[in-house]
Amino acid sequence: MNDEEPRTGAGPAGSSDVLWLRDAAPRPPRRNTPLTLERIITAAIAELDAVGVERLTMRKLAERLEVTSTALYWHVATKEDLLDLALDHVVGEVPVPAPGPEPRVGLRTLLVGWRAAMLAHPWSPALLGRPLLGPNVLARTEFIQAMLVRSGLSGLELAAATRTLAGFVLGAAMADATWRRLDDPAAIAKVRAHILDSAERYPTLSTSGFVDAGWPDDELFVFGLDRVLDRFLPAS
Amino acid sequence: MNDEEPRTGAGPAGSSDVLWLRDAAPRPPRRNTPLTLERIITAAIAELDAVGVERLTMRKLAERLEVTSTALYWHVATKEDLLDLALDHVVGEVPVPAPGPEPRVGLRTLLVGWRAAMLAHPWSPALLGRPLLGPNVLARTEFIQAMLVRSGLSGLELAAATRTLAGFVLGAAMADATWRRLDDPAAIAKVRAHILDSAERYPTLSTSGFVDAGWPDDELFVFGLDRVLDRFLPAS
DNA sequence: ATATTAACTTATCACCGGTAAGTCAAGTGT
DNA sequence: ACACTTGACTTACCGGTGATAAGTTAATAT
Repeated sequence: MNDEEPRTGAGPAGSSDVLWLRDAAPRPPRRNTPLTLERIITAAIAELDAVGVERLTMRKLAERLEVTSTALYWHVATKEDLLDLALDHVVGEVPVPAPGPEPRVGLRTLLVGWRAAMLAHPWSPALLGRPLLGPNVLARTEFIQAMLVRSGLSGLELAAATRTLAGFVLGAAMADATWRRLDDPAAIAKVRAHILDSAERYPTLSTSGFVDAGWPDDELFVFGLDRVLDRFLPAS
Repeated sequence: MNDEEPRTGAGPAGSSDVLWLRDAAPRPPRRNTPLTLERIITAAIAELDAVGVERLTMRKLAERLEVTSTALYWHVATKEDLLDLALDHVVGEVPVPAPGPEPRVGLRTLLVGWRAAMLAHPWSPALLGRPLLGPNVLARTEFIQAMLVRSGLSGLELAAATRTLAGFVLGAAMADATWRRLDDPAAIAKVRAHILDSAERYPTLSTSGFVDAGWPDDELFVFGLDRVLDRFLPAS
């Protein structure tokens, strides 16, 4: 950006390169609100909400925090780490229900909330390809498995139920987020038109409806979730 | 790369800049196997299998094809498009079962194969955040819904079953791929140690086992899948 | 034989994540 | 009160990335 006569040192050392010609240092006051990992994560989530995961850059994020991009690297090792932190933070927005008398109710509440939190930040499901091992994720996983154990599951059933529920919720969140991001009605119409256009190749999709068949995805999710819970939790 | 005396024009016009000093043109023979979208996609998948989605660059891919990176842009508009094509190609590896007498069997076969194909290319589940609208995906979605319709589902049940099954399969594939990519036993041991270390925070996880509890994920997947199918398909 | 066009190439851009090294305010020990 | 350390930044810069512009040629159509 600055193409002229690069200074040898660094810092705001005045206007001249030579010591004797420099003007008295107009010290810029120290930052009143120092950078924090927490502040960075919050700003990152805001930036992600605004521009999406593809367009998040450390420079833009630093600009939002009124800092240089390299300052971020004091608090965070790499951009990937920051994304991990942001994802776990989103999961942290999911309230963990108080353990009630009926484990299924708490389970359902948590899973519905989990999906809702991810959909509130539509970029987050796309990050699910990375290991979910943050403290917030672990706390919620603990709750899920505790409810399953309290429902009487163990061994293979317990392991499979955990995996199935987690996979279902995260998969649904991902699919719904993708679908919503594609909210351009023209695009959806184009997909539908293409399916109807080659109806001989998609006989079922073209008649039974593919893209929304009229049901909101929230409804489809809880409908499916209840069925899955039906099959895994013994009637009590 | 070439730091010296950049030529004004382009092309392999000899060693000198001046016309009169150029040596007789040693014409490089034309490429025997011309680039094709198909070849690019195949090479991209090979490259993705080799280095993962994070380290795929158009230059490395071009190098693999013995072409310059810009040549790729003649066949493909953008890197994103290429990723979409690669993902759909992977889904295309899933064999669509012949429609047999029992729809549930075909459904099960397809879904098991779908997950297997994605796990064969561990980078693919991470791309599931983008719209699944390629021809191969649509053909398999058509099959899924056809089997569900033939099982007697319609309306909300049909829509919910489709979404639930798709979400479950893709979510499971993503989780399993992430887990397998983290195959470093030291890392897994570290996670387990951390959980056991703070056992008061994770009472259930530390006792019931969190990371593998001894069950291979293939087994967990089919176990869960069968349960989900149980609940959605009426006994026939 | 000539004109067109499909399929490349070189050169170059703006930008990105990350590093090295310098700077300074705020402690900290004495 | 004063040197010394260190946490928290800054400037400058690097190699590399996706993508574009413009030049060039082999194959094809006329």
